[in-house]
Amino acid sequence: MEGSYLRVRKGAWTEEEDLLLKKCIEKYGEGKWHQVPARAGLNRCRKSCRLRWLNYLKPNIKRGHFAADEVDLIIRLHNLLGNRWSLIAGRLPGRTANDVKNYWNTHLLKKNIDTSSKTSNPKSHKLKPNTKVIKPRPQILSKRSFLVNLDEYNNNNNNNNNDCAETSNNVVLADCSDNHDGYCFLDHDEMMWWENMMMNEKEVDGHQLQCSANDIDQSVLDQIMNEDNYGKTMDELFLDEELWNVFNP
DNA sequence: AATCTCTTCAACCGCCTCCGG
DNA sequence: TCCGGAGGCGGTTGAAGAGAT
Repeated sequence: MEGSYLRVRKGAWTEEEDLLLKKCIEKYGEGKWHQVPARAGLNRCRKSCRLRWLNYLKPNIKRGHFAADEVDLIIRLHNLLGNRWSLIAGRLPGRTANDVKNYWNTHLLKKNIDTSSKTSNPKSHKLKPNTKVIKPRPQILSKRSFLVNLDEYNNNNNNNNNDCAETSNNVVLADCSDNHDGYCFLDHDEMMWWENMMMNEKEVDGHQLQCSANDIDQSVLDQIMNEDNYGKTMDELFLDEELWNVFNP
């Protein structure tokens, strides 16, 4: 166990410890957490220091009740991402992953269980207990794979496309010139994740309308397929501010 | 007023991934 | 290519406070 040989302090942090940690981060900056306990003069392990800073001491951390729009966003993103608390928190300014996780576990999880056995949900807190969660993986975006996802994949399900062929285990093989062996591998989950990402629910005259990937125009696709995005992971793209604004104008 | 039960959330634990040697 | 250390994450725990009896 890390730090056990040093008998580091555990449990609640004191004001004095907070002050030492704060001064240390202000002086040396974030990162290099293994050096923080020594630099700050704290008898705490690196992980404890990091957690205390990220969840409590960091400036601009928002405390108190979650606003209705924050709750809505948490629900939507949880439907999309599952328990990817850090990613969800990344879209909620001032909220930490721990906050979001705690809020979900204490408020929304219970509500989710309750509503799954009832027919009526409050519209503003609509939960989808049966939604299949598509988790983004640290896969690199390539122009070819993205275009196959959105356009060629669906076509391929309905006819014979020379560029693509579906295998028995739901993996799409696509002609992919930037891959060393000429093929890239795209599975249904990945495709669905991108489609969910591009799915916007709009309320018009009291009706919930869904805008699918097919409705998104070329200028939006061009923005996603910006060369700057090549080589980024799905998680990085999800947290990209410009891309986020594309999906949530 | 005392005790019990429930709720909240800060903090810990263990695992995974990444990166440098 | 392998290995070890550091960073990061999600699951879980338990202390403290609030509410019920």
